[in-house]
Amino acid sequence: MSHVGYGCLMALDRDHVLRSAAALLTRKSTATMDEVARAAGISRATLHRHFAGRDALVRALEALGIAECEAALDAARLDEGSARDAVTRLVHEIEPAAGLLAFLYTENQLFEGEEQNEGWARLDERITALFRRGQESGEFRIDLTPVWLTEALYGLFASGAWAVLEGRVAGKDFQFNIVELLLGGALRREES
Amino acid sequence: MSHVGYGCLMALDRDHVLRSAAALLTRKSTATMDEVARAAGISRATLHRHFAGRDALVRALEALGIAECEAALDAARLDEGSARDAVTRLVHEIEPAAGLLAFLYTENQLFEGEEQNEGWARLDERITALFRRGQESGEFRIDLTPVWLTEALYGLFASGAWAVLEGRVAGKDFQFNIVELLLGGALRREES
DNA sequence: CTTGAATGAGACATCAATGTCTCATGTGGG
DNA sequence: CCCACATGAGACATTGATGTCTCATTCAAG
Repeated sequence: MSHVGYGCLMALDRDHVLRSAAALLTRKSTATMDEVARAAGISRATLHRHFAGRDALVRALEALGIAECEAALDAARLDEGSARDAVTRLVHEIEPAAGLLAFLYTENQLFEGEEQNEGWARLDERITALFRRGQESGEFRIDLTPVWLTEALYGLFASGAWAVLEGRVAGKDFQFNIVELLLGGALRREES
Repeated sequence: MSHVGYGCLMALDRDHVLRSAAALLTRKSTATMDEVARAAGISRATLHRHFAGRDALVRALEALGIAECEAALDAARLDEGSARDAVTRLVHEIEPAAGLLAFLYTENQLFEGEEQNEGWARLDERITALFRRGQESGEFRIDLTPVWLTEALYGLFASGAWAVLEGRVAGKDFQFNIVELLLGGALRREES
């Protein structure tokens, strides 16, 4: 009775499949189930044994993306230290998931139905709270709303991930580029 | 013989169809040809008389987006005055096309084949040159590459357009939000 | 009125992706 | 060795979108 239900390898495989699918769909969001299976090194039949269908796969990717984001927010300790440093830690922690985030960000199919994962709202709330904290502490300007700053951060994640993917910018500059642009902007500082 | 080939109304209709399709596909990028036709107030048969197929429609949208962007760049007179003001004019001029741009930005199908419209390279070059000019004039910081600033601007266009579409930010703040974040960043200025 | 063009509605075949099924294979544990 | 299970390969039907066709209708110009 050591093999009740799913064996111990399936859990590992499932995660591997999920990450392969994330990597592939980030580059080609219209990839076939067959292509996803090949990218993971398994057959289409096995892929269907893990995920009932394409919809289930996308939902699982959504859950993975949300989970990784929440883990990143936890690791970044958003309510410690200056808001500026917290944003820096946030971008650093979330970088490994940026590609997956960019894919999910463009799957507007996920947000049009009645059934949308409440995880996004939780993430939005936490990030928005960080920007609000920065405004209240006097670090951030108050003429840009926390909601917009959050949306802008998502957009910069997506463009940053794609720019790295296409080789337009170096991967090692990902965090620096996003943090510096989001916080400091393109203008030269007059102060030293 | 006044009606040789296509009548005079088809040109107007074609443009109207194109803009309806842009508006719809911005919200739902997987919309059916039938949905696109309904959104334009015409039948699927007529839609096919304008555009041979979905691929042709997307290509036409791509051409429209590029044309509108180039017109916006012309109108913004990127090489006049300060680079900062030029960026402001650029965002202002490109705002009406932001939704279409956001849609095309996520159609990675357009960029994976050998045949990619060279219009994008022209646009990239002109915007990149603007940021480079700002750096050389001392207005912009030099530790963020012009290429990244261009990519970031695209990302901010997309997130700005979607945020307005979903009602998360007010449409009247579109230009202000993007320009202020891109140029000034989220940090409060010490100077002044 | 007459005519030609554009259109809308719908029928139809096609095609690609999907979902489901069976069966042979291999593999690891008992 | 034997067996249970996961897998790969492939066949098959289904589904939804697509592309093409016909035909009746409308509409405007002559």
